[in-house]
Parts: sequence; structure tokens; C-alpha cells
Amino acid sequence: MANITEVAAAAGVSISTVSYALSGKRSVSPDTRRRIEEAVRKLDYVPNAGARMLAGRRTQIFALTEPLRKDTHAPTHMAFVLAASVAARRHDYDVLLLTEEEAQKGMRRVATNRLVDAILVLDVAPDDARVALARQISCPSVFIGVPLDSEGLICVDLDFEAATARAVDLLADAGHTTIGLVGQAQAAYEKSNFPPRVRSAFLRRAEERGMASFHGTSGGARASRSAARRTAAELTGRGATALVLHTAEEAHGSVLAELAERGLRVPEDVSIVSVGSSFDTSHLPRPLDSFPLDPQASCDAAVDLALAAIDGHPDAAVHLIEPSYHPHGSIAAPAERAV
Amino acid sequence: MANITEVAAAAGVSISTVSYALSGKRSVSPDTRRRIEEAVRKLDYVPNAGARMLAGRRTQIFALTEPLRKDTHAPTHMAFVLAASVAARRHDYDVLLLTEEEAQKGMRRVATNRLVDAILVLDVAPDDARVALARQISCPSVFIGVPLDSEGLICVDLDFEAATARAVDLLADAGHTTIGLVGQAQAAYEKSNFPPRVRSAFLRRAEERGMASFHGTSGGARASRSAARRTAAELTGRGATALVLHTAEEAHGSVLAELAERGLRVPEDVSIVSVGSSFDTSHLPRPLDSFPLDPQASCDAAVDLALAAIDGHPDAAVHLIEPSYHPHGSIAAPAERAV
DNA sequence: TTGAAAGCGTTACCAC
DNA sequence: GTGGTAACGCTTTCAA
Repeated sequence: MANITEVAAAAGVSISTVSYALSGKRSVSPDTRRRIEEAVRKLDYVPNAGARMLAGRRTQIFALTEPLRKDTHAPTHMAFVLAASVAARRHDYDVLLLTEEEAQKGMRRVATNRLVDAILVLDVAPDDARVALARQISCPSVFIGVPLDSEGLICVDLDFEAATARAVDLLADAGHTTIGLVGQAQAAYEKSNFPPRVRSAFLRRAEERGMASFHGTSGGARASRSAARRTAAELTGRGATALVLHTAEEAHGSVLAELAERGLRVPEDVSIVSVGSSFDTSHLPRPLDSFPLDPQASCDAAVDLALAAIDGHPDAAVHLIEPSYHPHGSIAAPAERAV
Repeated sequence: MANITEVAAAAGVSISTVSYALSGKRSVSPDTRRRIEEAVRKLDYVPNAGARMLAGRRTQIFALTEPLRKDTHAPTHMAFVLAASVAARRHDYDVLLLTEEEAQKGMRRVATNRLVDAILVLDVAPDDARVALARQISCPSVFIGVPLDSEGLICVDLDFEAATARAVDLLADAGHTTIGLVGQAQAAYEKSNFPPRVRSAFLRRAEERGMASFHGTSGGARASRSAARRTAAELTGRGATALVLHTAEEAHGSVLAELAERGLRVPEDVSIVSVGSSFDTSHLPRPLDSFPLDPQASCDAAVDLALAAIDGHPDAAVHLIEPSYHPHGSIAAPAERAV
């Protein structure tokens, strides 16, 4: 409840000195600093947010827009929200949530409002309406995910193509000649931006390495026998000795269950690599090698780009995050096929 | 970018008149109002958030604290966050997210900061550390969920006891004499506030109705045969002709799958009622009668209580929301038991 | 029905 | 190294 004037009085200095001592934007003698810090502690002083926003040029708030479509995978989404929040706090920023239809009107509102310094855009769709909006408003926006038309936009994302290509390479190097991709649910290929990137990278790299390749989708685990299980069965049935998985955690489990039921061991009979998963593949019934989607890495990068843009140095480009490889022994040479 | 002074000039009135015209806190002549509205539109004027916070006594922001423990059920949690956001926007409030450890320091910060007008507390644990904090700080807090010690706190929650008792009553009225409860994962009974309330209400009501009752837990769906399936099998094995389900969506599916596998039909062989579910039980393989947990109802109530508290009328009490019954034909009289 | 002006609590520029 | 003070853009009291 104390304000800067009371702190200044208690420390026997002017309010500007208090302000500078706290912001560090001007040097203050050690003795003065000590007296101020003591007064701050004694009075439990915390600078008023509204006054700061008004006087300063920063609000210390990021908006986070999340459309929350019904097909959004909640755990992954939550991981991103959490990561964004953590990244923001590291730079003394708070996060304001913009959901649903509010994502549209809300973005415009908080931008003209001057309530936030920048906007972080989550769950980006290929034809995301927020793209046009971002170009209109003056508030810097950073997209976590890449829309179809990213011209002039600041975007961050895992390099899905590189991750997929490296996954295919690992399998090719191990000697596999026929591989399959268990992809996302069909709808995801229309509504989200990265599933198509993974699929095309998979097909391209497999061809470059002279491998035969197949792909299929996964989907809801409601039925007793999920789409992921069917796809896994079909791909191995066609002779694939290795699988690349780009699916939700449940579908990973389904694939493993299906293989187990058919008596196929990992990696002795089937090698597996997971790509772009946001969960821990080492805790699955059978730990899987993976090139994970790391929400924290993406969000850290996004926040850095946001801060730069706020500072007047927008880096309008697609910033791809180098995938990292986490081996868990799920790749081996293909078994000698019994005739 | 335009400010109130420019609007006032454009409309040929004073800034106070502009302010009053927009806030509606003082009557303005129709003609003046029209000119002001036109100026606002022409200049794209939106009041500056920081200035408003400083001058007014409202920030128009709620903090939303969410610990996001690893055992948090993401979809349910997301539903609450979304509902809170919607409820807030209805009253022109924005939502600031406080996650994890930040939930603690963050609550204190935004309270003394004067960045928010009130704090909405989600995912309340029985011994939640935020309870003590809420009592310390001056900023009003509303708990969505009921901690063990709710003395002096403003709390909102579904009336789980009533919902459970009504569920048991429906089954008793249908003629069942032996019923089972498929509860949550064991850990939930320690870390969350409502599972124990459901279980004790279940046992109490069953006894009052002279029924034999059993209960078991559900849990992770990782294994090929989940805890929910085992529990369902055990309960029906013990002679239960009706089940009350208080579990996640996946476990609902597991129970139905288990019954189907054993050739038990719903409701001909086994009646089922779902209690406190936050998903749509009418879209399950077999639609189930339910007393749902309605995030929007809880959050609407919470926001109303927050607004009242901000207005100086805190209603420190546990506000239980009346459960509503959604029948889907999953209750019938018990089958005549073959000897 | 309207206007003038005093804050609100900072930040940052200008002096010293 | 420190202090004075003009913004910042709004809300609200006091007058008319």
C-alpha cells in the first residue's frame, strides 16, 4: 500500500532516486541504495502496475492467444501455456490469456489498449485468421507455429522437417528399407500447420534414401481398437520394419499395444522413432527414441523474439528450432526375414 | 493511438464529458453523446489501460492461479480456464495467468502490485497453500473448489454430496440393492478436495437406503487393462447391478468396454450414473445419465462473487452449486438374477 | 447537462 | 551521484 513517495521520505532521498535505485537505470551510491532497500523492505513497497504502465513505455505483460478448438490436444496445449508463462516470468513478464472468439477481438483490444507489450500466438492454423490481424495492429506478435503465409511474420517452431529427416536417416542407416509413418488424425492435416510438414518430409527423405514408405493416420482412442492400432497393423503388414510416430501419447501406447499383441518386439522386429512428441517417450511401456517437440525451447525463443521486437528490432522470419535426438534403444537393424 | 483529449477536441466537448459519456456514470445529452461516439469511431479511440488502472479504482483484470500439478487432468483443467475466461469477459474483465510456483509468489505480487482486482483460485487442494495466502493479502480471492479449512474464504463448487446422493437415490428408486462406485485414482483422494466428498456421500446414502455398496479406484489407462476395468469387473463380480462413476472420460470408456466384453448390457444388466464429470457423457459409446460438473456454472458464480467482493461485499462462505440431472437412459430396474 | 482541475504513482528528462 | 518536475491518460470531485 505504500507508494514511492513514502519510500523516498523513509530513505531520506528523492523519489527519482528511489525509482532509479530500483530500476538500476542510473548508478546510485552503495549507502543510498542500502537505505532505499531497507525502506522498501520495511514498508513492503511494490511499484504500482498501472502507474508503471502509464509512465513507462512497458506494461510487462504478454498476451497469449489460444483458440482452444475442440480438437486441441489438451495436455500438449497446457504444456505450451505453462512453458510460455515460465519463459515470460524469466523476464519479469506476466501473461494475459485470450481465448476463443476473444482471440480475435481480444488481440485488437489489448493492442490498442496498450495493455500488453506483445502478443504470443499459440496453436497456429495454416490459414489462421490471426495472421491478418497481426499485420494490422502495431503491437508485435510472435507466432509459435508456422502458418501457410508467414510473410512479414515473426514465427518460431521446431524444425519438423529436419527432425523427420533425421529420424528417417537413423532408420535408413540401421539398414531398414521399408518404413511407415503413423501420423495424426485426419482432421489435424487440415487444421494444424505441422502434420503436413512431417508427412511430406517423411516421404521425401524416404525417397531420397531409396526406401519404400507408407503412411497412415491415427485418431481417437474411444473405440476398442483405435485408428492408430489399425494403421500400425497395416504398415507392418505391408512389410515395414520401422515406424516413425507422429501422434499423441495415447496413440503411441496403442501402437505399442498392437505390436505386442502381434508378437512383434521393439526393436528386434520393429524399430520405432517418435517425432515431435511433447511428452516423455522414455516412460512408455517401451521407451522410444525421439525427436521431441520441446515447448520450453519454443516459448523461450518466442519470448526472446518478442522482447527484441518490443525493443524495435523485429526479426520477421521463420525461426526453426534445431531438433534434439533422445535415444532410448528403440532402433536396431531389421530382422532377417523368414522366407 | 488517439487519447481522450483528442476525442474531446474532435467532439467539441471537455474530456470529462467524454469520460462520462463512455462510462455512462453521468447522463449526457443525446446530441453530445452522438458527437462523442462519432469522434471515438473516427479516431479509433480506446481508453488506455494503464491510465485507467491508475486513475480509476479498477484494473479490470482477474488473476487465475493454476498450480498445474503433473496429475492434473488437462482437459478438465482447460475447460475451467476457458470457462473462467468467458465468465470474466462477460463483465469486461481480462484474465492474467499465474502458474506453478508463481502461483504463490505471483498471487502476492499481483495483489500488492494492484495489477488485478481479484484472484480466482483453481484446482484447489485439501491443504492448499494458497488458503493461508488468501487470508493474508488484501486482494479478494475466490476459490473454485473447497479446501479442508474454508474458514473466512469465498468458495464455489458443485454440490458433489447432493449430486452423489441423488445418483444413489435414482438407483435405489429403480430397485437396485447392491451398487458400486468406480472412483478416481488413489492419489486423487489425497491431492484433491472433492473425490473424498463423493465417496463418503456415496457410502452414507447407500447405507441410508439400505443398499449394499462397494467402491474401488480407477487410474492410468497405460496398461492394457486399466484399473477402471479391474474395478468394474470386481464390483459387478460382487453382485453390483448398478454403478456410480466418478472418473475421467477415459475411465468411463474403460468401464463400458469391460462390461461389453463380459456381455453385460447397459442398462439391462447394469445401470450406470456418472457424477461430477466435466465432459459430455452423451457421446460415449453408450450415453450415460449424469450429474455433470459444469465449469461454466462454477466460474460464472465465482466471477459474480469476485465482483461482489471487489464492491466491498465479500460473501465468505462455501457456495454449493445445485447439481443438474441429465438423463440418457442408462438406468433401468435390475435384471432378475438367474439362479 | 457540462467544464475545470486535482489527483493517481510512476518514469525519465533536465539541472546541479 | 542526486533532486526537481513535467509528462503519462484517465477518473472523479467540485462548481457552474
